[in-house]
Amino acid sequence: MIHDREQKYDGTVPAAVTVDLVIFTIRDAALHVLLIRRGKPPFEGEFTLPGGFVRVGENLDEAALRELEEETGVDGRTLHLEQLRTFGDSGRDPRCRTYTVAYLALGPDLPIPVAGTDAREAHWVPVSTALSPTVLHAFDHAEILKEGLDRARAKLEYTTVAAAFCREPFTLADLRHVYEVTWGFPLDPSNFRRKVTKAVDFVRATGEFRSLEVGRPAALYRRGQAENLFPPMTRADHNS
Amino acid sequence: MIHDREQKYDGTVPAAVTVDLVIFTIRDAALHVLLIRRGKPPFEGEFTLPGGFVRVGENLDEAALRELEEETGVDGRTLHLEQLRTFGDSGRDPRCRTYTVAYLALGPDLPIPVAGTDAREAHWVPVSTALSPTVLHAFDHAEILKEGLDRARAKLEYTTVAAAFCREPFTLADLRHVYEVTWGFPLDPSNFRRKVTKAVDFVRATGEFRSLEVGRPAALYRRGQAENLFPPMTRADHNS
DNA sequence: CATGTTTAGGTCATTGTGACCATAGCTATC
DNA sequence: GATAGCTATGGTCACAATGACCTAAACATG
Repeated sequence: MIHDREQKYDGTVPAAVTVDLVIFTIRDAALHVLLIRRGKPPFEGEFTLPGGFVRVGENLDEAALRELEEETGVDGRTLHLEQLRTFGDSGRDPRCRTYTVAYLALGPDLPIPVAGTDAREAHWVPVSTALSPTVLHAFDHAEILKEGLDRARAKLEYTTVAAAFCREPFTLADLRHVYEVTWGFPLDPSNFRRKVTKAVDFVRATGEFRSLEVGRPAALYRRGQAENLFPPMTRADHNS
Repeated sequence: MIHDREQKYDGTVPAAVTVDLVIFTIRDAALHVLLIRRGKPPFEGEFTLPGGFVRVGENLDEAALRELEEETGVDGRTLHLEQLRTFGDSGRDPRCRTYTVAYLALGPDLPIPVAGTDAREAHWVPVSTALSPTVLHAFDHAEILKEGLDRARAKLEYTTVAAAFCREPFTLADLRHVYEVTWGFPLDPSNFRRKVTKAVDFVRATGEFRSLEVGRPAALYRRGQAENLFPPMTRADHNS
């Protein structure tokens, strides 16, 4: 099938391909990322992004889904999953040329990750902690995490992925918290409500309500069909 | 360096990695994409996206730049180049598992591609032609092209990449033509001018003018420093 | 029943937008 | 040299969207 290329395999070496995942969720009013911590020497205590090799006969998306389910024990089809970028600097691994296809996954407060074997444990780590230069050592994982965070923040503006963080049914306050926690600054509840409900098919009212311990009951919503958000949610004044 | 993964190379096969480029430019008031046509049998006359294998010790971006320069004879550093997505379906190539990292390149009306050898020729093909199902046969190249087009169209909205299509210095009409040709519908010249000049550092006036054969001379501009466009250019009413 | 808390919804001045219109400044032609 | 034709530039105006507020509704608690 590679029929009209001059190059064949000359000049290339076999390469190994992995997928790495940046899995975000919201816990305790903070954005968290799933990291894998090695429990035994060598490299005890070091964190990496979850990931692994793509297997024979497996698509990239399938590999990402499999890793996602292995690490979180959750059905990946209920999450938002998209490709971030492929990192392939020569020199990432001395033994073999390796590429990693980075994925971004967004989901509602996920179950505690499956109990780790004694060799590796999955942990939800606050993103602010994970970004600290002392936490992520491996490869270019810090860079991947930063890019995933930038992508997630940007996509909240002009797409409806924010709803992927919310378990259905959800309140508008739940949805607003997604924006506030991801962007790091508060939004006006009233103006937020106006934008979300006026946007075309971002959310759909269920007609039901949720009574928390305090305050007026909140109307419950489900995700709409729209993928793009128009008009977009702006964060221009707080752009960093 | 792959130190905290359970999997080693078990269950994986060596893979070959290529880069493929979607190179857009504007010629004769239409969006064109660079395609490679095979001049000799077998597969004579078939078109593919330009691309090739990543070489030893070469970054992905470097490989994309090299292919870009090989096919167009242009200094790739003057173009906008960004990664699109990695395509890696098993079964793309029966001989060996192959992945292709697709890149999107945007540039001003580029020189006629380098004269092809008798085996392969580079051609500027109108995108409307290239999207026709009879043109692109190889692999998933039609899908890659479509995704590149979608990405380019979307990025015109909220980034300043449109200016990458314009050779400096350019007029606001030049810039507007980029939007019109890429999006496929006309924009009001007056409102376009207002948005572009009010946006923060999208373009900078040079103080000079260009006299075409007809009409009032147009002020000349250069690209500003801004990467994101605020407020964004909207195309909501024409969304397809 | 008063108070606190959260949701729901309204007001209003300001800004951005889309659809126009008018003028400026050039070339080509009569 | 006047005029027509053309494009660039700038302005108007009604309307929509936005941000900063404010008020009321609907619950729980003491």
